[in-house]
Amino acid sequence: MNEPGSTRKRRGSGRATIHDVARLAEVGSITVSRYFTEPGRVAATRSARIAAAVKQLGYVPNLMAGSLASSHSRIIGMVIPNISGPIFASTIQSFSDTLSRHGYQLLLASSYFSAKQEESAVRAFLGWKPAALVVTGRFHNRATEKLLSGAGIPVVETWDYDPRRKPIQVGYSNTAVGEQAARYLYAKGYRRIAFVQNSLAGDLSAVDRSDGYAAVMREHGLQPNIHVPTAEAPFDAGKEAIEALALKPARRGDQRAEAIIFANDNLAAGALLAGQRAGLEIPGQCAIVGFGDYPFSPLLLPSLTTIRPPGREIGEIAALRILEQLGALPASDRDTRLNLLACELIERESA
Amino acid sequence: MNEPGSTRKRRGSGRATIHDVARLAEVGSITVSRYFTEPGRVAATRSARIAAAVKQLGYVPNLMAGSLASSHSRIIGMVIPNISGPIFASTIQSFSDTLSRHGYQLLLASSYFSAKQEESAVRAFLGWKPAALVVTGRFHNRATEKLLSGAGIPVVETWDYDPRRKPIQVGYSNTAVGEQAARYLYAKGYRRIAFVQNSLAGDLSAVDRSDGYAAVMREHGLQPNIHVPTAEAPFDAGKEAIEALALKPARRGDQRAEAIIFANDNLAAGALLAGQRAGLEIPGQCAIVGFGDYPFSPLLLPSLTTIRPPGREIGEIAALRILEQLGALPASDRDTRLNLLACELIERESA
DNA sequence: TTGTAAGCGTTATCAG
DNA sequence: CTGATAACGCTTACAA
Repeated sequence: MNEPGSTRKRRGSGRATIHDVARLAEVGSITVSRYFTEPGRVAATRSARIAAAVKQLGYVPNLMAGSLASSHSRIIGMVIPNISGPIFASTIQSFSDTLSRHGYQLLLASSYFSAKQEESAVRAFLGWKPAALVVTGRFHNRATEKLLSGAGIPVVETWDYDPRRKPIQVGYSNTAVGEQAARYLYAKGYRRIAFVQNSLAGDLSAVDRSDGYAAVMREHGLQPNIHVPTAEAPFDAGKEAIEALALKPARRGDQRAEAIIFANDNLAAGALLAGQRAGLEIPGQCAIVGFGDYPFSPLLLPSLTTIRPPGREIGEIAALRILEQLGALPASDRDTRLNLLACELIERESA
Repeated sequence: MNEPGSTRKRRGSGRATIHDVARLAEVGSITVSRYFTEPGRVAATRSARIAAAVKQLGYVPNLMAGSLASSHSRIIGMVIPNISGPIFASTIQSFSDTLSRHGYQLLLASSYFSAKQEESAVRAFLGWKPAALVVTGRFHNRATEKLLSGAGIPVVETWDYDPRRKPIQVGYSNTAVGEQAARYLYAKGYRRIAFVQNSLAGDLSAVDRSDGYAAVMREHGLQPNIHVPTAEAPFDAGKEAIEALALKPARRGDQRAEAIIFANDNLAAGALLAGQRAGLEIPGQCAIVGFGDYPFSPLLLPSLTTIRPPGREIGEIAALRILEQLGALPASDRDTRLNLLACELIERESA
């Protein structure tokens, strides 16, 4: 007998399928499929009947079944070091928004700057047969590299741009950022300029920035001075650094730094507060430059001079590049911005 | 002849399937399936052969096909007002981390406090047949309510807790937060206490907070004074509010506020800076309480007294509740915390 | 423009 | 413990 709605099948979710809609609308199942994918190719009379049936049944197309049949999913995976930090949130936001505007969904996971966690996130994503994958930075372990290159889908690396690499990259050059900060301070007349690393070892982008800084120093015949704090909490690390560099240089012969570039604004903020508490005049006795332009940076006293990475743009452009690769972008929406973006130095009071 | 690897099929992604693995390992396909889902039920000899074949072929199980067949996906959708604000990021982070620890993936979308966008996000998620759905707040439009209740999957509402509602909720009471702030100031001796709303109309949780504030005021025979700023940018709105309430009360008869509760720390920070610039003594002439405990709040001068919502806990507990509902949580991992969480008042310098 | 048949890659079912 | 078979809900390929 198998009357719709009266028989109970053994498997399945129990929800309306394309066949239920077809039966109710008295059309073939494939016509219902076309109604969703190529509405223009379904006659108006049938469209109306289908629409009514869809509404009556509360039918929602099963995208998993669709993806399986067509081997095209509209899911895009993104691995980001962390979601809750001040840095990457705007990238996730703009990436997700741009995707959903085009009917794609974001699958998200975080790596905490760990190559191992990145690998397992990528591995987990791959099972969902995503249409594309986005990772952060250009440093991955071999297993991840292999997974990414073997996946046969577009892969975009964000937040880092190295002209020597082949994958699509959307980001900026951290080396250039380090240079930018150093040149800025040099032009202001500072000579004893130090750089404070992130105590978080996995943050290799900060190492690139210190490389850029060191290159500029040597270019001017100056000695680079890179300090690696031991404290884990960023505010504490910043405090430790400014004490070592500007308040009480430890080793004999060391001269106090006139200016310090910090790997990020958290470190810089910790240093700023500690410096003030110790009576250090900023920028008079020691200028400070951060990186990140975190929300609090303009609110500090003195407000923090820092370099602002284009987080929102990265997310948006990465999404557009992927959509282009997937052929999902109408020609009118094409975006002509470059993938190599610039960071803006925000001049405030601290340097 | 159809030899594996030599023939080109007409459909499919071209990647290794469970059948390829089965053929290479000389076992039935279903045994390969069991190897992944119930490893204990596959004999050791075969397990070894399967493992080798999996490795050789670089086989990754297609989770879409698996979900379709079993009608169980390991995807969980979350709709959050915004990703990049300081508020929700830690919830997303802890939610995602807890899920992935248990083999589930996070599908994310943002609503920007718009009921319409929330609806379309939920609708889009539903097509992926998620195992569960998380939404923010208890305010949804009728269509969303219908989608959620008709989905037949666990739904958790976060960031809000109203004992009168049936769905699982993990959050705190915004009314209680408003009361908490008002009582704190009252206990400190303040009487002319004002409340500044969020200029963002969709943020109904802020309205709950002002309700709580108003209740406490009336309880003490005091007149509530709720100010709704017109400026859109939060810092500007805060500035506008403190000018109206504490610097130059506009209407005749108005007395200056001795203390102001702000709907969030952004508003409070804007007010703090504007007040200082105008020579207002804080908290001497006007005390300020915020909400959110944003990262910059301890760094302001004076540092901001505020109420800290349990963002990280919300995400973690919501994930655990879902996993419990799905039967995916070993009894040992059961979590006994309540779903109604408390907010902590962080006493700093501004009040 | 519409329909039929045959998959997509996996798991539920049931029989060994 | 293992396997054959038939779904899962949809789309491709091809025919009408």
